[in-house]
Formats: sequence, C-alpha cells, structure tokens
Amino acid sequence: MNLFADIRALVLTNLAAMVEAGELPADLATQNVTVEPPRDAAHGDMATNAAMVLAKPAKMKPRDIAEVLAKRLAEDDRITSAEVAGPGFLNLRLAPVVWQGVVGAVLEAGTDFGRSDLGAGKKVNVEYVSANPTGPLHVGHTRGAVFGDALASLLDFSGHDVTREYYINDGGAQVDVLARSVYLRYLEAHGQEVAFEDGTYPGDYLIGVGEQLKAKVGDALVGKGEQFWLAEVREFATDAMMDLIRDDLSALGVKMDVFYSEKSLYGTGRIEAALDDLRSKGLIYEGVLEPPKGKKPEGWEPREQTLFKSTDHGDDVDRPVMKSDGAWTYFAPDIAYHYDKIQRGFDALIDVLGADHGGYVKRMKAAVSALSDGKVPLDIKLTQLVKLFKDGQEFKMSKRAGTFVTLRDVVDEVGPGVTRFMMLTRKNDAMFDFDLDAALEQSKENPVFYVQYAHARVTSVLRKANEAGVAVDHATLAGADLSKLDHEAELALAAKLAEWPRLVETAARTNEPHRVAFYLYDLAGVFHGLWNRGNELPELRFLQDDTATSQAKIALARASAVVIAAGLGILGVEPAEELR
RNA sequence: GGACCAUUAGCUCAGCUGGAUAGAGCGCUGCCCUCCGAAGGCAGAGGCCAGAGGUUCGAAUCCUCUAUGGUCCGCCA
Repeated sequence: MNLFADIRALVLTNLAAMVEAGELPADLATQNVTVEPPRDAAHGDMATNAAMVLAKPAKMKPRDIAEVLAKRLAEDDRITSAEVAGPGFLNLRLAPVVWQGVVGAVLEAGTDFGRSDLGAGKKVNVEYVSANPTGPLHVGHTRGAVFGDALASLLDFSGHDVTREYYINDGGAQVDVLARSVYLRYLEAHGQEVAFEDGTYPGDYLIGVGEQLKAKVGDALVGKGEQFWLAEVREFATDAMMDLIRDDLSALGVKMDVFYSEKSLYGTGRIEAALDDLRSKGLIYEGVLEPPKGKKPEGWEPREQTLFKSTDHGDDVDRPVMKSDGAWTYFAPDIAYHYDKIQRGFDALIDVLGADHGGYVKRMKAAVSALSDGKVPLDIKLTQLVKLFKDGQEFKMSKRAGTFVTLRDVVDEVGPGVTRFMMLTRKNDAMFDFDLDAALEQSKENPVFYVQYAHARVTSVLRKANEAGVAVDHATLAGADLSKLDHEAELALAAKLAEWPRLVETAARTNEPHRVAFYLYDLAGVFHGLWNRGNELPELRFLQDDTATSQAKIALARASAVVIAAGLGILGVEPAEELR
C-alpha cells in the first residue's frame, strides 16, 4: 500500500472524468502529475501539481483546472477538503480514517509494510567491497561494504532479485607481492632474519599466515627459488586473506552470495571471448595513445598497444586492454568479468567502488554499454573517504595493521550496528568525518541512539501495558478501534508512517540507501515529539484508563516500531529492545 | 591540460530527480523540571543555496562558464 500512489490514482481518475465531461482536452500527458507531501504542513496533507502541469498543453489557466478538479476530488470520502493555492497547487486534506487505516495496514503487513514491486523481479547484481585479497579490510572498505549491503537490501525490499557479489582481485601483481611477503614470514617462522623492503606488505597480520604455511609444508620451501614456491604460496596466502576478509565482513554482518575470482578468467578463454565480442563490433584496434597534457609522466614514450574504442560509448579517450609487452592490463579481466555478469542474465549492474576509482567509471560504463548493446545499465556508486575521529583527534593507527585503521578497529570501538547506521548518515559521494565518541553518545545528537531509543520506548510501553493487564498481542492490536486515534499529533505520526512506502521507492530508484537512515531519524523525531507531548497532555499518553483507547494508541506506537524495525532491517541494524 | 565529485545557517549535514515562506542536529538567546513519561521540552535569532549567465508558469535542483576543495589521468589493481 502506498497512500501517495492511491491518491495520485484518484487524481488521474478524476482528470480522465474531466476529459470525458469535456472540461479538459483529450490526450494530455499526465506522467508529470505528482502527489506529494507539501513542505509546509499548513498547506494540508498532500498537494498535487496537476493543474500547473496540464495548463499549458490544455491551453487553460492552471487555477481554472484546479477549481474543477478540486470540486470533483472533494466528493471522495477520503478527501475532506481540496483547496487551490498559489500558482495552481491543489492542497488536499485527508480524513482521519485514512491515517488510521495506515496504522492498520502497518500492523497487518508487519515489517513487509513498504515492500514494493517497483523492481518487478528484475535481476540486479550489486558488486561491492571487492578489496584486494592482501590484507584485512580497512575503513574505506567498511563504508563500501555498508553502503553496498544496504543498497542490496533496499533493492530487494523494492522488488528486485538481488545478487550480492564480491570480485576477488587474485590475478594481478599484488598477489605476487602478497606471496613474497608471506614467504618472508614463513622464513621468519623458521627462525631466519628477514627484511621487508619496499614493495612488500609488512603488516603483522601475515605473521600467522607464515606460521600456518610452516605447519603445512614444514621446511620444504626454505632456500628454494621463487619459481618453486610462488604459485603455491600465492594460493595459500590468498585463501588465508579471503578467510580473513570473510571474517571481517561477517563481523559487520555482511553476507555475499557470490565470490567471483579474477584468476578464473585467465587461461580459460574468457578474457579472449569478451574481447572477441568487442572486436566483432569493431571496437578493438592497435594504436598509440597521446600523453596526458599538462603533466608529462617521466619517461613517457609513444607505444603501440591494443586499445578499446571506449570513446564510441561516451569515454574521453580510448583505453588500453593489453600492455606493450603483451600482458593484459587490469582493464581486460574487468571487461571479461562484466561480460560474464551480462551473460548470467542480469538486467542491471551496480558497482560500488572507492572514490579513488573515479577515473575508471566512464571506461567501465563504455565497456558494459558496448558488450550489452546498451541493454544492461551499469550504475557505479563511488563512496568517498572516511576520516575517523576519537577523543577529538583523527584516529589513524591500528594495533593490527600498523598503518591503517581496519574494519575491526571500528567495529570493536562502536559495534556493527552503530558502524552501519553512522556510515549511512551521509550521501555516498560526500566525505564523511566519523566521530567514534559521538556515535556512542546517548543524546539526540546521535542519530543511531535517537532511532533506537524510539524503538525501545515502544517496547517499554508494551511491557507496561502487559503489567497493567492490557492485552497488546498482535491480534488484539490489529483489531483495535483505530477511530480513537483522533488527535492531530497522533494523525501526524500516522502520516509519517504513510511516507515510508514512497520513501523506499525513491531511495531504490536513486540507489541511495542513506535516505532510509534520514527518514528513520525523522520518524523517530515525530514519535518522540508525540511522546513528549504526553508530559503536558495526559490524553496523549499511550496508556489510558480505558482499555480500548490504550489499545488504539499502542497500535500506533507498535506500528511506528514496526516501520523502524523495517528500516533498520534494510540498513542491517538490529532494533534495540531496551537501552542501557 | 582533461575527467569525475563536492560547495546550502557560525559548525556538521539533509533537501523526496523542477514546486509554495529552503530544513534538521549542534552552538547561540529566552522560557520550562518538588511529583505524575525531562538520559529533556517549547520558542526565537541565524541564508545572496560559491559566483555569473541561460532554460520555463516556477530553479538549491536542469544547461553553460567561472572560482574554491577533493579524487583520478599508459607501462599499479
């Protein structure tokens, strides 16, 4: 149920009736007609721009159209008043029974309230995290993980068939570096003195891996040349790193459907197949790139390479897929990987990447556009940097990794729920200063607490009602006489709940899960507002002398908790039953 | 030199893809807690939506240019 969609349908029906009655010309385009909550509540419950949108094509004055439409709409039981305002807005006030009905609908649907079929079962692949398997996840990955996971849940909630996927970059030079680093730790485990030079990973997290390797192979690899051990150690080390990463993800509550290995693209003809596809479209050629202007890279010299003609699909320059020495660039397996996603039948692809991959967006979109003949849209969401603050200072050091703050550091500080919620209190493409102390504070300043507190208050009301002998089981509340909810403050809370389905659709359409977090904060604010007014107006308290009245009010509270739980569910946060 | 992102109240940020008098939290000012639902509440001040053009009934939102900040730009992934 989506109240705004219902009322919009009502508006469209009446517009059609006006055409029928000769009050409007036929064949008017109505797709721009909207029904939305007005910014200023004084304007009413809902507003439609229908008259203004149609005025020009109908060659009529907006206010004239609005007058007629108002008269017709007012005949519907759900509408108590329809007033023309401003340049031609039509402000609608809805009957209390409509808002009361929202409460009933929430209780009936439970946390499925707001689920929509917007996605129509479309298969969407959301790729996120995809950190190199060379160490533990750090803060930047954490933001990507939270964002991607919440986005996936949001799309699922809005009717998409979602696959959560992690691309393991286990095919490039960085895993050789990893293997060499682990080998050094392995020698160390055998009591040798080793030096970590530039180009190796010195982090402590590899010590254990070196010891495990020793436990597995003994001294079989000691003193051998790289050609004897590189492949074996590489596999051992990347497996160990992926275990580490999986543990990190699960500490955050992220669960992937698919882990896709880059390595599996090599030697299997899949890269070649993807490039053949592009070649057959005339998009692969041998050529020489111009040097970047302004700044001349040192030692730049013109070189012939195999290039993808990405400029045909909106990129600024063509991109190399093969280096001059005949090896693939990193771009080639990425093309093959996305080719594979397309062949797996996804209707839409989403990549969640760190902002440092910004330069990569156009070429990847170009590749997907070319490979799918423009049929599969690829949306790339970039997550900006996160700066952590603790005790008023930037929080930089990690006990584990030595050089960067890990996901574990953050989760250990504030817990997975707070981490997830806080990471979504900012748009993905805005930088984020994350204050760890503020995230644990119990005040209105802290959005996580504020939302959780609202949920906990409802739990507390239910408990108190039980103690007072008022039945508040699900069936009783669902059958409560909601017409007793007649105060403006109560109806306002119900109206806020009515926005939830609409918000889900907007957030899903824009791939912006942060909107859910902001909505929850808003909703909690309205709930707390009602609660607080109970201080001065005893009739607004949830527990009343009259059982039926209590049950109606508690139904409203319960409905609020249900929507909060649904929203937190999308964000991957457990709702709190009580706060201590 | 170019690409992408950002720029909204003193500070940190939203702004529902073009709607009415631009919102929230913090901070600031004033009022309110013997007790009954104050881990607070109510009210107020505070804005050239970075700047300049354009598009139209209507722009913080779309287009162009400029400024500032960030990220990136073959032989790393």
